[in-house]
Amino acid sequence: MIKIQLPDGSVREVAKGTSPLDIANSISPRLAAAVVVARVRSLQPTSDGTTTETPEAAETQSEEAMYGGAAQAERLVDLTTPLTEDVALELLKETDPATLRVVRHSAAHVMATAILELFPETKLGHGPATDNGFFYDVYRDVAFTEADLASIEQKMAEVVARDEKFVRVEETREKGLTDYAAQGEFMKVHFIERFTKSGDEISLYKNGNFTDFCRGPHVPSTGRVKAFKVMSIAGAYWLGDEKNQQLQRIYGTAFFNQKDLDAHFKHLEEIKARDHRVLGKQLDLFSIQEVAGAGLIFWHPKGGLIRKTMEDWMRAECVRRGYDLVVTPHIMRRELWKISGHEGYYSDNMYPPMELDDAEYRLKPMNCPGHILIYKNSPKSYRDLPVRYAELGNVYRYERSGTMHGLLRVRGFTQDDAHIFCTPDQIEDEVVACIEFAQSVLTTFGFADFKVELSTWDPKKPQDYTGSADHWATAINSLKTALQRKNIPFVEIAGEAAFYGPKIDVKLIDVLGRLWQLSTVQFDFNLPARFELEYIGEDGERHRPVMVHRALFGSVERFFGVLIEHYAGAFPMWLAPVQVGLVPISNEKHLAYAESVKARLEAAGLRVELDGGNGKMNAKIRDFGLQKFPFILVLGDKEAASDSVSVRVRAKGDEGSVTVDEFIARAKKLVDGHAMEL
RNA sequence: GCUGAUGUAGCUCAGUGGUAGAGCACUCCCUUGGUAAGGGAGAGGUCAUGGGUUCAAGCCCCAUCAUCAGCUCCA
Repeated sequence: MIKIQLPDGSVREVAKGTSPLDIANSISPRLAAAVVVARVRSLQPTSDGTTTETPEAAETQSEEAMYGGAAQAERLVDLTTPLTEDVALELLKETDPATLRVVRHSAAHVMATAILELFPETKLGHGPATDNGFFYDVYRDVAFTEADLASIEQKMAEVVARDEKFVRVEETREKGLTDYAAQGEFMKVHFIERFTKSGDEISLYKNGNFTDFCRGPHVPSTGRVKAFKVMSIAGAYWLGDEKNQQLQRIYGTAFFNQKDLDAHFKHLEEIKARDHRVLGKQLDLFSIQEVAGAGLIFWHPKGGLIRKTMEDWMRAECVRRGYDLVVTPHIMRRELWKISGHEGYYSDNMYPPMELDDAEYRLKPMNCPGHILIYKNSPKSYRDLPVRYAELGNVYRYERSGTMHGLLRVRGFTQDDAHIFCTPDQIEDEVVACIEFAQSVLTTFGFADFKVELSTWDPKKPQDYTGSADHWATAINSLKTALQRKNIPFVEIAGEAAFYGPKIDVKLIDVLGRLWQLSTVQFDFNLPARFELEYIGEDGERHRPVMVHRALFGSVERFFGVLIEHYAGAFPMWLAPVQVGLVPISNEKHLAYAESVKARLEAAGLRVELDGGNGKMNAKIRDFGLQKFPFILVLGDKEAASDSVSVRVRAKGDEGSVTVDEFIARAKKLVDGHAMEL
């Protein structure tokens, strides 16, 4: 007999080998019908902490795994799994979020079943659940077409209708290998060889005639995959390495019911409606022009105005926080990039040299060497430190052709870049100040949440980095200490550092819960050495300063793109390029009054647009509304007679009339306070 | 860079080998109105670019450029 502890604390004694489904049935048949999988936690001290890795576990890192999820003592199992020891048992129904990944993983099996029935020559890679659905990587000589996807989806419906049971089978590794080899399933052979070792039993899941090497768990039968959709197809490299064969990755999504699936599509539409590329066009904020080249941004007047507002704020904030503003050239002699190490470590991302007179020049991909030259231009005393140089610097980086994406990934961009030169004992304070500054950027622009990553080097690949192991350890340690001092939780990621030092990346979370990489604080002991930077210490001796690189918007372009999506184009007052739209009810009678109101608002520093066209006021209101102006003021006889304006507030509607002065006071308060709401 | 798709008027899109289309936007005319589309007329296109096939190409073929979905790589 074994003991089963249920979530309410009650304990049942059952025969060894009893399954979670048996227990569910013993509680109530309705529970048994509703339950999807079981979560068990051993109540016995485990002697072996071994876990079996599967392709799924190894190759798709869930958010939870990346950001420190629950302890791994818990695991999900099939309802039919015989229980063999004392466990705490939870029977998870469809309403439990954890079951969504299970049904999606099962949906991937259903899709693989359908694909093999329609296209038996296809070879299978792996098919995990993802945050938004699932995919299956497959190999086939011929590309799948849109029509193929539709027929796969149809066939999946048949597999679901057949309601085939998912059955877990264990067999020897050797049998699995020979069977798969015989079928030419070279990728499955690879996975078994990679994730299991000789002597292991491997687990397979069967439904109908389909068998897949898989750790599970799965829903009880294919009929439980009730709402699904085959979404799209794309290439994916075998084992994620671009030197390898490319596979066809078929994406789908699945839910327990049609309602959730519909909601998912609604969410996708919402994301699309917020797409900064779409809004950038609709609101006439920026463009990218084929004739000028990919990844190069044209800021239109309205986008430019928002940018100016962002930059003005940033510059003022830098000055307030003790930075000096500098400006450095866009092209500099190749020699400089050799000294800095960019020639060696960063060439792939740089535009090739251009020859001028007898020298070669390169476009700058970073601002640091320029700032270093300013530092170096005059001797520095310890009394001068920390020296903080800030610049909104335009940099150009070569990005491969398929990687560009609106404002978020471009070839020319502006970094709100700063370099802090300081003594080793000033580092921590400076890093802490940078983090505080970054937090203030996020809150000012209306982001509530963020995640922090500490990117360190990969000690196995020292050739990718400059500097000694000792230096790296010290640098990583100071960043860690700074984070700990601020009590900021972070995850450490090896191999993600810049070539010259480790970095703290702040990933902000937008209103839809998406993560964006923006702010970065990087530690650097290498460039000071390469440029032989010095300061005279209290002791009269020469010392080497250390350097902190930091960008808070990261890239002005990217930050702007994220802002557009975050606000869905409805900018808060202080950022809105046009803050007030004026609508005269009748041009003949009210245009003069509207023009006088416009003059007064503009004199108060507000950005105003007047629609003096001969359309109807309803149309004018609609046009301004689509432009997402914060306020629309309607001006007619009543207003003209009482020196007032009828106020229509974005997303709220008509709020009635106030005097012009009252409106100006309200508007200015919103602007000055950087208010998010109207 | 790789895989697949796409590129037609300012925007969103229809047009599968035989004289380039619609809606919105734009210009003009009528209308002068009370909180999200008043009516009419007009103008606007080397069908991404360059080759090719064909009596004939927006449409078929090849190349290039750009965009999109991913992969890979990154702020």
